[in-house]
Amino acid sequence: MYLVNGKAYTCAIAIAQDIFNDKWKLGIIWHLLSGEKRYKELFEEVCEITQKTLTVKLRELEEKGIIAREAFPEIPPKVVYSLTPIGEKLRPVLNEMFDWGIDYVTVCGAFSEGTVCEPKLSKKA
Amino acid sequence: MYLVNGKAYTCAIAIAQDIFNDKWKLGIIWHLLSGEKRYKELFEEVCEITQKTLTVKLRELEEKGIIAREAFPEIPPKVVYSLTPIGEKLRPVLNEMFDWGIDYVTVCGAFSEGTVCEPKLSKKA
DNA sequence: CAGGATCCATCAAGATACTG
DNA sequence: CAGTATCTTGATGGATCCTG
Repeated sequence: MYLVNGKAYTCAIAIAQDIFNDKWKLGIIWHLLSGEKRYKELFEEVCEITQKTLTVKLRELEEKGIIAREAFPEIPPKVVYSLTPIGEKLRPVLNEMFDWGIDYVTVCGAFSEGTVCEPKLSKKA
Repeated sequence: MYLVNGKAYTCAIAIAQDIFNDKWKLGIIWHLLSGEKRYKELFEEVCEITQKTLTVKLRELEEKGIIAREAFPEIPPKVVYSLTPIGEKLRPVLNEMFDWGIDYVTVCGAFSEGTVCEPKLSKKA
């Protein structure tokens, strides 16, 4: 049995599922894997997300200890988001998921013209 | 650019995210990784799921080519679900996710008494 | 046994406008 | 620049009952 902030789980998969069960968090982390990013950079790189949703998701990830937020007391403001150690440990998960996505397109989809927005990542942990 | 049933993606992660962005699919696949299962077995093993939801999720996974459904013309009925090749390829994703879940509990949670419902899986692909 | 059929509550997320 | 504040909606999933 696993306890994570007051909630009991009988399956480690359910813990990850519970955290990442939404449309955006994995994408945000995927972009942070290539290095820390400012709010605006994330807003531009994570396709189609709205400011409100980005803010909400960043707060949730911070609260769960997966990303860190650093605000610089400047005008104009500057806020930088980065992965915590446990957040960084998602790298192999995302890499496997990326590979599976490619496999899935190969089997059930098609490749087409047009640029992709994959960040360039090192595969090493 | 990736095309998957009429939808365009610029990121392979988004493909996986789009498919598994719900409360149940990954858990169902996790249980199918230990072997094919009947409807009733899944209903009992996937904690807390309702019959309707299980049916809906199985249909969605079948439609996306990730699981296969085989119905035996018997009375009482017998239906067996199993992973397709591309579904089986989710094994490394789920294994990494499982490991991360354990890491996350180690850092941000606690282990406790009580049995877990993890299926016993081989780590090999 | 393996669903199907309804009805319903909730909530994530989009759109839009505003601010320290 | 990095957010807030409202308003609104579509879909997910829960509850319950029914059936080939």
